[in-house]
Amino acid sequence: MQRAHALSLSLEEAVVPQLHKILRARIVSCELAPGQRISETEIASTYQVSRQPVREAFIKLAERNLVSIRPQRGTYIRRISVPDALTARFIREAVEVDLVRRAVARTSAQMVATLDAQILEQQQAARADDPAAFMRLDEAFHRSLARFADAPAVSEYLDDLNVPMNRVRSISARQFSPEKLVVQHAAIVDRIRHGDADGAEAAMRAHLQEFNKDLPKIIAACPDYFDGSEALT
Amino acid sequence: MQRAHALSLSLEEAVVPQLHKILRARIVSCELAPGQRISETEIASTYQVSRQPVREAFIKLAERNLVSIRPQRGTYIRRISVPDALTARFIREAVEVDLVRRAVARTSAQMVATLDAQILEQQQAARADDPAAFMRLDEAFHRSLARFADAPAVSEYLDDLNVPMNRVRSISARQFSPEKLVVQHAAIVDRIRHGDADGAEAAMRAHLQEFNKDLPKIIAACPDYFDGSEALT
DNA sequence: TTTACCATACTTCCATACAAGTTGACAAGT
DNA sequence: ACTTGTCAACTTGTATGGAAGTATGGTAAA
Repeated sequence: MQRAHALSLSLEEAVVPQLHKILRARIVSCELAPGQRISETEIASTYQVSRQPVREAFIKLAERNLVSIRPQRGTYIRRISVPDALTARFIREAVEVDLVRRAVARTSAQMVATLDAQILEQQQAARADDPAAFMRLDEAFHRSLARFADAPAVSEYLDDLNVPMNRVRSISARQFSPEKLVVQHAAIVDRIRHGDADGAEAAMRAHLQEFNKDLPKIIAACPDYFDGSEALT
Repeated sequence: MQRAHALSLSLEEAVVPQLHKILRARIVSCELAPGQRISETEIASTYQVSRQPVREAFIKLAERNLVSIRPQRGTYIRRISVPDALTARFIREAVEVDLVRRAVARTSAQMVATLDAQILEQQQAARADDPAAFMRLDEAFHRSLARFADAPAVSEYLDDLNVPMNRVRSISARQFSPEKLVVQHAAIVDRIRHGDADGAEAAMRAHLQEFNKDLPKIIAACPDYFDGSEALT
């Protein structure tokens, strides 16, 4: 082993998981641009490791459709598949509607108080214009809903599902104000507070369908980051 | 390259995808038993390839939670995680309920006729006691619903999700008669026929909740195939 | 008989070498 | 100007050797 001055890679732990995590983050945040080519040797020399662990990290990324390995040609950051993003949103809507209805059925003062507090934090992050913090809070909010619906493990599945949506949102983070999303979250909590399951469902659907409205604008802004955008007809 | 008499491996195509597919099928069908240990060298010699492609196939399987790679210890076929199976079922219920309501909203004579025909096929497979054929038809049925709900891509996501459930079902295939499932499918189609969205939702939920009733029996029959079965409390 | 220890035979992880295919530049011929 | 062939510099795929850690079984001591 001769990784002299590795770039933020621990020599203690296994290399592959570290690389996987780093590259995944760089892809989701679009620091590595969709369509961009990356090669095993290039990444290997960047992090001062051999090709093999890089290759294995690539395989894991390919398994989740984040890169496309084309033998003898190269490895490319996958463009965001519009059909995939739409499908993910669809599934997420179905699941989150079920979750929020279950939350209403289990409503409690403590639940409402927790959610109210989260809304407050979101308002602050939105006013402070801190998109990264807001994204974290947004995820925490939906995770809380799953917990209050007595199905906490569901949010982990949703995390996987959200990858294509999150890629879109990292692009749009500075194009759209999160204020609107906070209002929508507040509307959902309000319906929960009143024990109004149908209203909560409607608010949740409206919230998630916002994505469909924003997506065309983002595609128009940077069309070469996307694939299959004709599916928007 | 010196794979002398490879075991059903083409020398033309890349080895890794072939191995991945073969091993995946052997795991889902429980031919490779949960908990069983497999090693790179063992599989490599079986298929007359070197260790590296086997290792890379293992990585892909590990990414989908089908095997567990424990460094310096060995690689094991993952036991079926009961919490994961329950979560998958939960999500599937939420999504399929949404799908069936959408199907009702789009109901047509042609749709009902197609579904009726599928029910008939299922009855025949059930009477013929052909579990493999029945599983195919069952999947086709749910895929048709997605198509009629105008969201065909959703069923591909569900396929991934269904892996843990399908592993359970390969075990139980000969323990439970599929007749009951056909009746439930027929009930769903019947509600669609009458344009009864609430009834269709109820029938679908009842159908999928059947899994929760069967699961404890299957766990009791072969407990060492499962993990986290205390989550059933 | 039981327990502690140690050698040995495993396992996966990583580095390296080579094989095989793709791409692009560039020169020769039409 | 255009086509075509060749070659060099890439790419990923596979094979193999060694490093580091773990399980196992035997042996010796209590």
